Amino acid sequence: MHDLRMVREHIDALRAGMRRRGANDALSTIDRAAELDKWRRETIQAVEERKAARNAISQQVGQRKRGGEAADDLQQQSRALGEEIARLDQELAKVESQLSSILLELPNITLDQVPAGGEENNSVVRSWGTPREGARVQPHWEIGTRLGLIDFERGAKISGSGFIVFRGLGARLVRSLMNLMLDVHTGDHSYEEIWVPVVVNRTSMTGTAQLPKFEEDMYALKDEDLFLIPTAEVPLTNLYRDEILAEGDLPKSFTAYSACFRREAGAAGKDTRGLLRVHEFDKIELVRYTTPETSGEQLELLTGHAEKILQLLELPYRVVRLASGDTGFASAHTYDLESYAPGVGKWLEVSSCSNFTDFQARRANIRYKPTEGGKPRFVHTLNGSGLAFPRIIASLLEHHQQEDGSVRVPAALSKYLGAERLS
RNA sequence: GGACAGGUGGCCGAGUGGUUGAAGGCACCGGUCUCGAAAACCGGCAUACCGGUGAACCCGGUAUCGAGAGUUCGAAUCUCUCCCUGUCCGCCA
Repeated sequence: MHDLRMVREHIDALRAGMRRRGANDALSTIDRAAELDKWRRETIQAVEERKAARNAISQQVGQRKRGGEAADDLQQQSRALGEEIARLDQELAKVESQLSSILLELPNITLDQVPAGGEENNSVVRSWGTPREGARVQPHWEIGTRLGLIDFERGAKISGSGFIVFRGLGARLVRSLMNLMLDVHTGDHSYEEIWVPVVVNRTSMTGTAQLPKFEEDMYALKDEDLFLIPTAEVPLTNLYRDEILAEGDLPKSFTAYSACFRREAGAAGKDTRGLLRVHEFDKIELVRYTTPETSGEQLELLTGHAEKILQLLELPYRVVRLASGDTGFASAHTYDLESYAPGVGKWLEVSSCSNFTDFQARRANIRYKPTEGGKPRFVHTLNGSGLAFPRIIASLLEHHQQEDGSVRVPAALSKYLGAERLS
């Protein structure tokens, strides 16, 4: 969320930011916000003037009554003022709620190093490993089914398409990935491990900016105003909602495993086979809270932490800097990590690492008190997947597939899995 | 799910419908004292918004005592609804 002051004092920068994203529909709402803000300030002046008058009268009434005098005339005046105040306050409330909906639906402005334009302007900033030639590699759904690791049909029967049953060594593979990633992040990268609720309230969803704009993408509970999380980012970033941290406590870093739930409402018909796009999946998430001065370097650090997992899994990947128009709503700078899956012949997005600057912190009201004193400031929040399981499993099954149809398990993982080969 | 008891400033904790933004204490900041520190003493110490010249300082105003609505000239204080916390009971992995 942007500060209303952006609209008032830096409207050109705001407009430029929207244009760089290609969010041209936002330009007119910004103008609308500027008008509403002007009206709002005028009305505040009018209403506060009346409130001041009423307060003064009420004091006089009090004085008279204590002296045993009547004050009917003053009470009459005050009542009249009260009616005007009620009317103005009501209009004001309406305008302020319009203003806040506008602010809540404007995306973040991307940082300078993010190129303008859409997906076509994404750029690979580095890569690791060599993608394997895919001519003789089966897609993961065939391997997974053949080896008895994944039961797509029964998943669909129990829940619907896009819900996956892992079984036997496949189930153990999921558990192994969870343990490997959490151990690396808590041990080597010093994150605090958190276990989070996967059901959260509307305020939390609004804090991280899934709401109000993307409500149709969320699974919602029927009888209560609660949602299934699409990522552990939501509970982790809301951990310190409405709190003030000490600068000395920053950066704070958290990691959590969670199940994630996505309706994929806008993606019907895309990636329907296999593990590429599912409604429920597992993921390890990384979240960091930092000062504004350090969030840039902290994004590099966090991205490196996610990359480390891909290296341990011996999976070739590339790091892609997203162009402004492809960057998520709340993010100011995003790197996607893409792992190559030779069986399906695609680079799979297995992690998305973002610096949200103060965009989420302002919504969730997460601040810190500077060491040198002064008013609390908003923290910067960052997060990244470290990593998402289904596409990693797809990549593992395809990239490490052997001539004999079995799958080699990388050393870092076999320790957890208790097997060096899936066959 | 039922029955009680509560929700006040960074924390603890007073508060009779009328200078209560809110006593007192703790914490914190500045000062006196001290070789230095502690103790003691003195002083300061909420936030947001609107306005006053652009920034700073400052000044004026408005709002905020879990949230919202109501009663009243006037609400932390009275009424209603909701949320949360605690205790007990029931149910349950």
